[in-house]
Amino acid sequence: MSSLRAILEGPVLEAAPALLGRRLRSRIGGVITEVAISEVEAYDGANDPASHAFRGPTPRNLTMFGKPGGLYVYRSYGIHWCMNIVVGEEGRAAAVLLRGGVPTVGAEEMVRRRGREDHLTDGPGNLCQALGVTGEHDGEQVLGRGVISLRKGTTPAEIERTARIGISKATESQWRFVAAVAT
DNA sequence: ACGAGGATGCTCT
DNA sequence: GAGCATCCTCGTC
Repeated sequence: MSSLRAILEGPVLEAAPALLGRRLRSRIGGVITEVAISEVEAYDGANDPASHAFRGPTPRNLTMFGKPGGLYVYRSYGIHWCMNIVVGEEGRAAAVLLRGGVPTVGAEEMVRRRGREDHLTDGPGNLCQALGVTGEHDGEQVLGRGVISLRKGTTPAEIERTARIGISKATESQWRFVAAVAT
């Protein structure tokens, strides 16, 4: 079993499925919430027309060009926040979009933040809201014990691979990975 | 269960 | 000015 750091330093198509089952924890305002990651997508920088980094660095996507383990948070449709974990060598701008999880710690707080009791952490926007992740966390480092931290978990038995959701370019690439994960 | 449509504001052309 | 890596509500089946 590779270390989290080794996974994040490797190829994005290997890192994405390897993140399934691992935990993502936030500690915001002293409150801890955590999920087991169940749904991700790979984006491969300049090699991927669907990536925000396809046309090179801009103020928005700058975090993607940094070190692996960086948290790239962007605003989606003017309303929601979505987060990625930067993967691969610095400057490549590959990243894994976190699209869903299963609550493991702090479900009550997630209910409060979401304003409802169901669909707490399914979908990238909902996941960020449940964990309290916003644009101010863009650039945080998830390797280590910061505000947002990636942790070990249980490797899922089976992983489903499909096309990515909600994109109009590179729709043929099967770069979405989904699994039933243990809590 | 599933699909259509609107909200909403930033980013880049 | 167009186009979003989305989500919710309400309609229909």
